[in-house]
Amino acid sequence: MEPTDRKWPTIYDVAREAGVATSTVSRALTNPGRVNARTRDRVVEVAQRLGYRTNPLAQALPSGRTRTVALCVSDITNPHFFGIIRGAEQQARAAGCTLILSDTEESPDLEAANIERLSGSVDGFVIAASRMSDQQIGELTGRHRLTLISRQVSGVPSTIVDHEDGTRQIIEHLASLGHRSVVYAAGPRRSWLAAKRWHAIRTIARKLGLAATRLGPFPPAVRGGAAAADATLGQGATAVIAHNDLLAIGMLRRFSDRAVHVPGAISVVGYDDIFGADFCSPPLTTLAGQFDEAGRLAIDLLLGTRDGTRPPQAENQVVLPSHLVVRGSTGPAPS
Amino acid sequence: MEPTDRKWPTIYDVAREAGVATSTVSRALTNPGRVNARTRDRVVEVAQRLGYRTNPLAQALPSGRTRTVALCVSDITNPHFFGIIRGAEQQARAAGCTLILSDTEESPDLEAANIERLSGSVDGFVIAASRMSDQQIGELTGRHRLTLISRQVSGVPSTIVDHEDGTRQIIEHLASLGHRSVVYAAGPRRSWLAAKRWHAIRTIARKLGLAATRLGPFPPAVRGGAAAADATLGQGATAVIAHNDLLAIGMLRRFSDRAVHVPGAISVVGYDDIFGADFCSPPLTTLAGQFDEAGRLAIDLLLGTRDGTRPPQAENQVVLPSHLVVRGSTGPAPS
DNA sequence: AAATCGACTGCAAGCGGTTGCCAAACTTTG
DNA sequence: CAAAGTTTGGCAACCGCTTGCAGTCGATTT
Repeated sequence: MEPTDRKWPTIYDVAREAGVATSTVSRALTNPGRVNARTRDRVVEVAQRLGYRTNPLAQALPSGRTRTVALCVSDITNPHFFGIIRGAEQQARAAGCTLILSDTEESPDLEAANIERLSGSVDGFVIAASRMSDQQIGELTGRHRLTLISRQVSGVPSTIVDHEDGTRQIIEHLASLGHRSVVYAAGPRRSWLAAKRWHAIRTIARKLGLAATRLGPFPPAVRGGAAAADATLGQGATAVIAHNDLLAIGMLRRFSDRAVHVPGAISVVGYDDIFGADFCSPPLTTLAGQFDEAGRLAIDLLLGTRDGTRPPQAENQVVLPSHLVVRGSTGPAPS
Repeated sequence: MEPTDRKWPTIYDVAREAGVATSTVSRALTNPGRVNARTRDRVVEVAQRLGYRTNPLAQALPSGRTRTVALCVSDITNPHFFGIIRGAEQQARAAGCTLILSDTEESPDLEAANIERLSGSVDGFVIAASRMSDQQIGELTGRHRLTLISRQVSGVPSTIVDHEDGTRQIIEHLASLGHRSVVYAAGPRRSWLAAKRWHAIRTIARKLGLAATRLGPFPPAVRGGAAAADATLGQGATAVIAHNDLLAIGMLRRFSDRAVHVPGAISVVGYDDIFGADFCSPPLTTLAGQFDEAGRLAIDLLLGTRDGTRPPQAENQVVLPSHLVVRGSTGPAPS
């Protein structure tokens, strides 16, 4: 006796039992204003009694609305995405939608392939930290409904945490501690964020009269930290901004292994304020943002369910505030 | 011009273009042996040229097979689940299936509601660390196909990491360091694992001649650590086994805040070896298991795609090995 | 009282595939 | 060369729900 063999009642069963046509059942359940109140009550009562559940597939087939959205993340093991995933899941559920999760493993091709594969099963895509090129994304926009997180492409809705202003906060913080130069341990070549962050760092450092050097790229993971740390030491730098917290944590470990004192000899800053940033040693100074909110908003943008309390933004490109969390990994520049 | 307005070609388009019936197209694409090779090639070529993509909804409707599975986790922000999620996602994709993610936020009711809501859209459920009662799960089994992770219920397929043997490793380790008693900082009252772990701890401790005390329950999260740490100190214990690494890390922080030296004054052990267990301070001694493998296997069990290289187990209840990772948070008992 | 108008509800045609059954075409066999 | 057996491919009936169109019937208007 297989569980799946058991047949669920359909609107035909309900219709027969209630003595009406299936169309009436359908309308009573989805479009209540369209049928007489008494009829509706009877239909609802019968449906209830029979344990009727509308079949989402059959519902989606004629209408084309699957009430399902896909969330694509570039690396599911990166804690940075937790907040995004949770926020998206919550908001999707609140909107009566189901969330499909797709791990694209840092590969633009897998990303595109997954989207292709899932189109048809979903109403749209939220793509977090896409590794695809602007052009690829542009082409996709013509065929699918999509929203970006941590990425901006002209004409595509997106939510992003304010990394420009955040970078300013980071560099002002380092400058105020007396650092005269910064190193950026860069993320993947494909990463749009890495490019933007480097650009922001260079611009703002110049404005504040600091020198800026870029090293890398390094894999944005803990294991990338050793090489990044060694390269940084090779520069004789006093402060390093890591592409993200994973890399920063990896660097902290390497510095510790090499008996380089943080922040005494070198200050380290990360981005994202991920799980663990507060209890690594020393605790990491990092740029925090509301990523769960980014996930929620991205779903809203996708579904067009954004509440009216937020001011609309140009091109639906939302920028969320960021703030620097200063912890033990940054300190005065060595003299 | 909405992206979704663009119509995808259907088998009707392909059939017309190739000069065959839709049934032939369908067979050529899904049941290649059933049509002539030449016809098949032509159909495939036309489908290719038109950019035909089979509509998964339409395909699922008659067959009832959605090629989609749901993964329910009790708390999506708990890094413990990362491995499970990633493993499940990989295996599902390998089996040509799509993964739906459902966060049940530690609530048995939300868990049941989500399952009810998703039934009809999925072929089955993988439920990780279910908070439901054995009875609830038993009832569900009658209606849905499901597989459990980190939970055993008679008659339901499951994968679990060997916590009994793992607990033995933990207690032998503590005993070998000279500890004469252990405290268990328990997880949620609803947690099946918490009950099992306590049972294992008590049994094994008795066998080795150690005293065992249970404290709690505490929320299995970092924030639960402060209360757990304080309660443990109140017991004058020299070793504490936390319900999971999150709790353990929270305890480490509290001990640090209260200037209680770990492992000098007290040793701390966790379960799961989550992200962060290796870089908290001191690094955490914890029981590691292959949770990604648990996720993969659960999907296999669910879909019936388990490869034959593994020996079948009674009732399809797979137990994966665990091993203790000794780090800095455990040391000799204070004299 | 006849004509007009709404409010309900039913009919039936899809949505895009799958599949049992059957007939035509082709092969093999005696 | 006819009979029997195999392929091959088309017809049509679903899967369960939505929705445009039209018919029914009591209520309102003139």
